[in-house]
Amino acid sequence: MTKKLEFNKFFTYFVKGVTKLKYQKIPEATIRRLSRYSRCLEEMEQTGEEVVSSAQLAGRCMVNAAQVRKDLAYFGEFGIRGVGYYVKDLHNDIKKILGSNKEWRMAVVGIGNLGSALLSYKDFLKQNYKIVAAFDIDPQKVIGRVSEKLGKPVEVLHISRMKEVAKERKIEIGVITTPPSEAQGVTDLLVEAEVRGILNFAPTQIIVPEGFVAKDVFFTTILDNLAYLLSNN
Amino acid sequence: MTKKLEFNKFFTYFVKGVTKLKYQKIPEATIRRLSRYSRCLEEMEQTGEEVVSSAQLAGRCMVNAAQVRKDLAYFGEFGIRGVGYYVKDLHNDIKKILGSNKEWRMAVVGIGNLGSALLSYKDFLKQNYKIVAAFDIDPQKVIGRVSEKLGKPVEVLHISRMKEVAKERKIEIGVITTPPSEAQGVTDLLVEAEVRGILNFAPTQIIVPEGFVAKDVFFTTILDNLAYLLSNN
DNA sequence: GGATGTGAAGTCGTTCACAGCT
DNA sequence: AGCTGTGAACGACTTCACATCC
Repeated sequence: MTKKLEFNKFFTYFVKGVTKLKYQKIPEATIRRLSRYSRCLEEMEQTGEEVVSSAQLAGRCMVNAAQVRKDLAYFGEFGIRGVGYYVKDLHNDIKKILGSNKEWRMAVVGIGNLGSALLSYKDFLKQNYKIVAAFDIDPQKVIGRVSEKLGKPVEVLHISRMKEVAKERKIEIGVITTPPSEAQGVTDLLVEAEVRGILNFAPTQIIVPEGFVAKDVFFTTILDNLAYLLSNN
Repeated sequence: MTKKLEFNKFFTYFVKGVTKLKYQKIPEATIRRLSRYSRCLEEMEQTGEEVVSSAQLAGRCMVNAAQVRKDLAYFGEFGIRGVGYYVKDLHNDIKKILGSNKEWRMAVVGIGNLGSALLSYKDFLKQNYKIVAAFDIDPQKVIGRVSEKLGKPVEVLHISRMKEVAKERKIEIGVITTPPSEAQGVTDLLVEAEVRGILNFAPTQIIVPEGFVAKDVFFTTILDNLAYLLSNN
């Protein structure tokens, strides 16, 4: 239903057989909300709800109803006036928009506490995000503590094998859980291996070339944020 | 140094021994950047840099120089015209603003994979965030896997002891790492125990009363975001 | 009738540009 | 002379309000 082409500023795509044109950049906040809508719709699907209005969905996600409609409007028309949205269809459409309808294959680099945590934490991830490789500078040192927890253990490989293995296992997302001093080096390796998406847990700014995408998760930043709010409210 | 003014919402502030008044709401993005500045300043302090201009700091944090000055301006005047900022002083001032100059005592609730990961992950946290308690519904089941990794193990307690222990250990931040179905229940327990800050890893919306603060960390949302960017660039 | 889709208005955050100190 | 601090311009995102269509 929704077939998309495209890039940066201009952007064409299909919805229900109609080609639409947008020259609009989509706010990142919109994408985050889409993810939230997706989660809500999943719950609704499970409880058997078939139709939902923007107001209902908005209430559940704690946002404004117009916001829901605007967010969706960036990508096409998904509702029926006077009725609402079909839960199942909307859910599918949103998954297509986000690209979360496909399986994403990930590698974790840096198997210290956090890295091994993520390996064993995989039940927290949605089904479509799979960890299929683990790298470290010293694979020997860490094998014990990783494999103990996993039903199907992921073998820890030396980072020198990154490029080869990335290709072989079709890795698209690299997760950096090394100390900050190593983060840029690992990034460069991932870039060389053409792993286009990077999720960076190391508390330092990393730089990626055009065409690659990096997202940071800085626990410290989040905690500082909490600390600020607690200190000032 | 000196102070001024005005608008929106009240709040008082204390820097360099001077009480400041602001009636302005501070953007959350500003707080996040402050945290980033803080990290950079820490590095500079270590490498012995003494003075920094807004342009230099901005370059390092990849933001606009005017942005740096504006962010700081919400809280006072910290620089010297024609010179710049003293690294050490600015760092201290920012830590005071964020409230990250004090020690924050945290409890982790839900000692599954992620929870136990956080317990052992503590070296990733900055020094001033300390995990001083761990709770679960079934403390027996998890003792083994937690204590093995810790030099000084944190004993896992039954959640029924939350209120008592929170008071005793002066816990100010609760970290929720339970399955989503339990998240609101745990939140209510934390609220009852007067733990005012909540960091929620369970992928579901939780509701806290006035006066409490909750921040979400949804891995799925972040990954969906990456997936979107990878699919559309 | 009722809910969507959307221009227009409003709000919030960022960047510019320069006055004001040092 | 140089860099901060800040009003004003700008741009981005959100909300309103209503025309549109089922």
